[in-house]
Amino acid sequence: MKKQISAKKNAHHHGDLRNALISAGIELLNEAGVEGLTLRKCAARAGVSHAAPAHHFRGLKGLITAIVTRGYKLFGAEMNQYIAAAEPDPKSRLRGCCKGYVQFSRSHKALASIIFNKANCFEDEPEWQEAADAAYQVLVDICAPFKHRHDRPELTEIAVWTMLEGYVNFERNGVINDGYRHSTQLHIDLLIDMLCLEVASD
Amino acid sequence: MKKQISAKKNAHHHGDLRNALISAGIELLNEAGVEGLTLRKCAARAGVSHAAPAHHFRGLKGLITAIVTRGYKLFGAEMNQYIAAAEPDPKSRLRGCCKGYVQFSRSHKALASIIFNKANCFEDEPEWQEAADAAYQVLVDICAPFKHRHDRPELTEIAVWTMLEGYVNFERNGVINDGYRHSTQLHIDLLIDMLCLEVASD
DNA sequence: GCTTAATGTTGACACTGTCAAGTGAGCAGA
DNA sequence: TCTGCTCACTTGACAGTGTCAACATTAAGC
Repeated sequence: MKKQISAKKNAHHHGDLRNALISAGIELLNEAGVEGLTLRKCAARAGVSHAAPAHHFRGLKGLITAIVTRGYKLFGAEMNQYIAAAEPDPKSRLRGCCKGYVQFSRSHKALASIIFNKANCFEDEPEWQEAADAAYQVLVDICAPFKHRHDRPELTEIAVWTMLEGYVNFERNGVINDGYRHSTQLHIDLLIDMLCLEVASD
Repeated sequence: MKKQISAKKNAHHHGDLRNALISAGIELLNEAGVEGLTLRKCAARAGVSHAAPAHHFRGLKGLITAIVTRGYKLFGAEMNQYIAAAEPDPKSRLRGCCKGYVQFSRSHKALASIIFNKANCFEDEPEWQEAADAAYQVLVDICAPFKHRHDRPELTEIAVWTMLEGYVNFERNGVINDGYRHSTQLHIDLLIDMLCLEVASD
């Protein structure tokens, strides 16, 4: 009765359960939003029992940390892709970066909504820290060529970052392009342009 | 055995359970964050059984809708208070409004984190819609006196609103004033100033 | 005073994350 | 080859959660 298990190939060793669980989690996020992300559902989708994930992650928070880590990599990749497709001048590259940021938020709604919430993650995971830093560095680099009348150069990064974050938040929650009354064809470019950034002459 | 209930005054009728549940919910949010907000805990704190809230709200989502509704009123009041305390010129009033926005986010962390998420609420609740509109109107009015080199005047509101939302989001998640490296004494004023708003001459 | 609706209670259900204990597969060493 | 051991996974349990149906009590309308 129990010996039939030997017929099945990998009854006990999945092979790459960790990655399978992360992928299952991202699928669930895409399909059912944050509410649909559950340890047990991830396990079921990966074809293992409900307690199997505990051997690979520190509970649900650990799984989310891993999901967000992969999310940061997708996020950085999306921005870099749009930057690469842009004209080589600094302003076009900045526009491309913003486009990638917004595009990522649109195509990964639920993932984008949890990615910046530190409280969801174990901050002591080095891989998470690394991925977050890498994604942020994309923005730092893209803002580096610009100056502003302010004397504090880092304000440019923060202003752009802040505007992007607010923009995608409102878009996700239907405030912009849905509930907002004037907003026919509102693009993030217009908002970024309001910062009056100028390329620093070297 | 059962007749002892008559000794107690209001065994079955709380009197104002609906408001008591909302207050309990806000307390829980302040004490334990979003994770700590639970229908059963609210009921327990209000001194009723776990299923009592169902007679006043459409489930947890309904309770959150009511909490957010009260949150919007606090939010608008906080902005108006700072506006009233500011100098009467448009720029000072705008700075006051932003200060109120940030201050609300700081003193009601968890509440502020859910207030703009439409998905948490029943959008068909008229009281919710009304409170949200009123809070938004504060910002519209405060931005009205300004012009910008852009031809679309509503962009000013969106830019300010967007920046504020991104700013408090990052602050809440520890990106600004905690994780961010350069940010000694970063104020929202500096970011708003980058928008180069000017008072329209009438 | 009777009826009826409003308001709370009780108990159950499915679902969640987490823990403890058990089981099987593969591997290291003799 | 056999023995023991560790890792990966399963099973079963537990306390919480939201929600529902059935019931009890109070308040209100007539």
